[in-house]
Amino acid sequence: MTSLKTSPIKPAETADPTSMVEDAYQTMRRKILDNIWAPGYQALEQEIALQLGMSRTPVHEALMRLSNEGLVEVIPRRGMRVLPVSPNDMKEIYEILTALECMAAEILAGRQPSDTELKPLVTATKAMQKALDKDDLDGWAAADELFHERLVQMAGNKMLADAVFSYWDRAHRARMFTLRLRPKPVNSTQEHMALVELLRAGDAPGASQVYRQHRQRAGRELLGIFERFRLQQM
Amino acid sequence: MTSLKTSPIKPAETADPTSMVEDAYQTMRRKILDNIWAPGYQALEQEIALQLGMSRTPVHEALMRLSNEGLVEVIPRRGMRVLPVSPNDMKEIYEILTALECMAAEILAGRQPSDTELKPLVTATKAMQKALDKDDLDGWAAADELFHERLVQMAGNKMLADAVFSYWDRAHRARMFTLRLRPKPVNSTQEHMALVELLRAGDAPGASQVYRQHRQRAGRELLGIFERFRLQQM
DNA sequence: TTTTGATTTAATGCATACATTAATGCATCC
DNA sequence: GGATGCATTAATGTATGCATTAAATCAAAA
Repeated sequence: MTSLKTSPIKPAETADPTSMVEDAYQTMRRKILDNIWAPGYQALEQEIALQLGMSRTPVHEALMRLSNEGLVEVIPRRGMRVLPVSPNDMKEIYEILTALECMAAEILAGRQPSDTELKPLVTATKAMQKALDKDDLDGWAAADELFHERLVQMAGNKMLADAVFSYWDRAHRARMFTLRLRPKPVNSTQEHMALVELLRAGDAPGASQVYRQHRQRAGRELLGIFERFRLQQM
Repeated sequence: MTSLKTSPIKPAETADPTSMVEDAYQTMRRKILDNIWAPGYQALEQEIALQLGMSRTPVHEALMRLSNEGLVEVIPRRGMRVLPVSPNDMKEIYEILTALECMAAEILAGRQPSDTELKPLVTATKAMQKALDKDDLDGWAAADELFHERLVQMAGNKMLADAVFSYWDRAHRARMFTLRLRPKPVNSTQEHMALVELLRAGDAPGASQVYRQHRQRAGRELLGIFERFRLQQM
């Protein structure tokens, strides 16, 4: 009836990149993050399946995953619906990100990373400044994201990194939307540089502290914009 | 081809408790957490479907969910396998839990909870002490878990609470296993009481600090036991 | 005896079929 | 005219079928 084999097993291989579920997942995720499927967008499994040229089965599975990640909601007999992000969602997400990313900074600082290791962070920071000088806000956002991504990865906690990325996804649209509604992030470069210095110095509490203020301010700014524009969701 | 309705939608209802996917998920999750399906246990989708009296489809979906949560691995043509937790996994999990639960404590303290609100925590702490006096380690663990669960919920960040619970699940088996290998947690009661006092006083940094030490010590103890018993996984 | 290669076996991924059930529309009744 | 209830429609949950493809087996050769 059941088999219990204890023989060693080859480690989990990376998800087959050519599976249709993976395809459906990636495609839909991108549509949502890029606001092609805007919050509130609704569609039936069958329609999506047709669009993607596959049957309902892989679409259904991909939708389950997206709904676990909080990007969509599946409503019985109404199809899936792209979930808006409410101000309260943003607050919750930023609290979580603050906690997790501070921990990452702290772990990294505790490891006393070498200059070589820290180089990607410095590079990203320089790219931020360059983009800012050219008034290229999208470029700035990309470089900023890269900085944080590298930092989180360098902490060496895979699960933590995955969690952070997942929450980023949910806040992505709102961040992009508010990019041009925020004051120009003129201080970001020096803040990042300061953080790098603290990491290099191995000052874990300091790095954590700076990161926290960084994230909390970002969260406050975002929430402020929501309020100012009377956004109930986005 | 696609429909875009913007009409208001009734809020997401709680997952149909009688759906077979939910059933399969809950059943398998319990088997894993209770160590009935021990780490390394393998079974085919078809076998499980037979066991649960349903077809492969809902089993497959439930397995996807469990695999997202890190409890099982699905190996093509080998069926699912209950994932062991390695020492490194434990380290990662405890780092995440430390970050998230500290944040919860901090948020809660920042709200200056009333005595009434704090009562469940006090009750749980007393239950811990009572169980300890009777040498009832399982009772102690249950009360301890309740304390932490309530605290995390009281912080009011739903996403954060869900994340914490999910990581707890992954560490559950190891915690249960080491329960009797650890020194008796004689200080736990007063540590929890101290934490409650800091929450009551609205001392956010203090509460966070105490919680952090609490969790970090727990993590260290667990890791120590892994090492002492040469456990490569469990 | 060990290794290699072809053949067979079998488990899953995806497609399709079916059943259940909520929503919609229409007719009837108040 | 409005409301209530029944019939119809249709979308998802679940089951089943089929093709693909990896694993296992077995045979033959070195």
